[in-house]
Amino acid sequence: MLDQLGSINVPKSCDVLAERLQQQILGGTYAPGAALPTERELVTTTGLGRGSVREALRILEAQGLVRTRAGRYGGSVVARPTDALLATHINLFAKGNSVSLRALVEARQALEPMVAYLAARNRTAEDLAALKAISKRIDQAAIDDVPLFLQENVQWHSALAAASHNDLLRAFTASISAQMFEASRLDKFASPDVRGLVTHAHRRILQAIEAQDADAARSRAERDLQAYAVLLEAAVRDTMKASAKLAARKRKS
Amino acid sequence: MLDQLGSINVPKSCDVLAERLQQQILGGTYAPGAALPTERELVTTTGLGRGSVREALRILEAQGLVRTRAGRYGGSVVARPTDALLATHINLFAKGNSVSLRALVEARQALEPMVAYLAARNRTAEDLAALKAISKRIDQAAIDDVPLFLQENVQWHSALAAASHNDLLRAFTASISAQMFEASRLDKFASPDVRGLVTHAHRRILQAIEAQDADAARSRAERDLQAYAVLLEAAVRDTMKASAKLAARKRKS
DNA sequence: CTTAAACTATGGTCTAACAATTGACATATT
DNA sequence: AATATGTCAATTGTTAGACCATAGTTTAAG
Repeated sequence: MLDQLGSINVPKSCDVLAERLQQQILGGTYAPGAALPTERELVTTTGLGRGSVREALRILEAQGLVRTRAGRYGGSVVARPTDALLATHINLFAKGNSVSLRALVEARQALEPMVAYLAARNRTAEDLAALKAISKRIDQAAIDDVPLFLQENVQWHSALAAASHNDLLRAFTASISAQMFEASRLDKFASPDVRGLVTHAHRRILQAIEAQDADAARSRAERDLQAYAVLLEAAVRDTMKASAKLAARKRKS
Repeated sequence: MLDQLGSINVPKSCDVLAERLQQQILGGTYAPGAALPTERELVTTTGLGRGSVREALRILEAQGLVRTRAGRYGGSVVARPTDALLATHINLFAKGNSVSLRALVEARQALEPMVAYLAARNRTAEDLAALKAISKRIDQAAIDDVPLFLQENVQWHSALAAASHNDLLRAFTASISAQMFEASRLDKFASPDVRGLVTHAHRRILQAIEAQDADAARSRAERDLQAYAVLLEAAVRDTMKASAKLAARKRKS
């Protein structure tokens, strides 16, 4: 007979419903902002129990496709996945797979030059003004307020990504910037030298963006990140050495 | 009085539980592969109802942090978010936000040169063998089997990303390749010219990777993608023109 | 030893009920 | 008339209980 039947997988009802609703949402049956049927309507139309319907809605919520509110005139409405949500998923992937700091830096080295290139080409006057304002705050904070400096640094990179007017690159870089922010806080990697390097690089990139010189913006971002990567590697080496020394001292006592 | 009270948000119990379990998983309380408590145990320890517990588990499942199986000795075990899952989330973000094909191409232009660079630097003998095997199949398919050609092309880019030994870049490029595969199927953008260009570019990049010449691999990937982007833009222009013509004819009749 | 049947802990699903939320509307108060 | 307050109703939030389906384990049969 037909032994060509691979292992058969019975899907859960909530997964089936979630997938079908997902297709309808992406297919345009429900536009962003439109209301999905109420839970009890879905119960009657699908024949499923309310628990399964709710589990399906939790899945869609985790995917950022719906937003559910309680109360009269509440319910589930179609939403667009936000940058922040994609960032958390990228973050979970990185943490769950123990992605190294080196890998993060490499990803940033890949993305940021293109972001700078596009920002120079596509920026609006508002983008430029925002970048200048943040640069000013960074220069201030670089002098003495290291936490603020790091925080504003994330803002700068976000603003740069926004100026590129590429939604995907914007979301990617936002996630990576946030993760490197965490890492730099833990490794306290923000010496005066590094701060000086960063502010200088920002100034030069910003000039290219103001002049809408895309190639210059790209190459400056490349060089900046190359230097940054070298510095970071040195810092990590130092940290390793220090912890090794600490371990040695521990063994002695 | 204190008017400094922002809008207060009461979280759902399932969200609270999901977040706490997520922290425990990422914090190492439950290692990958370890079993979470059973649903009924979670019910007793948390004081929540089983429905809420299950909704929390569906959220964690959507995040790729757990995998749930039925049956005796079943239950939820801790998992690592897979490339495929991150790809679907990136896909949802792109589709939900109507990310343009141009933006996808730009993202690929940003990522692929770095991937090629790292692949040349970090490849193993196995990586190289896999790439060669796929290249051979692509060359075969390029002659007459366009669908297979496109499919194997995705494989090639996946293998290249794997050779880079950077998990994050691997996941990013896998997602983007898959989405461009869809797009190229719909826009039937795979003329003999393009196929020739692609196979030629693969050959040159592969040579650089074999020689472990990272800089050459990067610059060749850059040039390849630049040419590809130009061709794609021309194809899109043609499609636009064609559909405009079609619309004009429709108006006449 | 091999095979099949019974066992059992677990997730999967449904029904039912009630609580909490929230916006609209009606009413009362100034 | 304007504003505050109360009431209502539809919807999600949450729990409880029951039963089914699944899948390893264990036992019994051959």
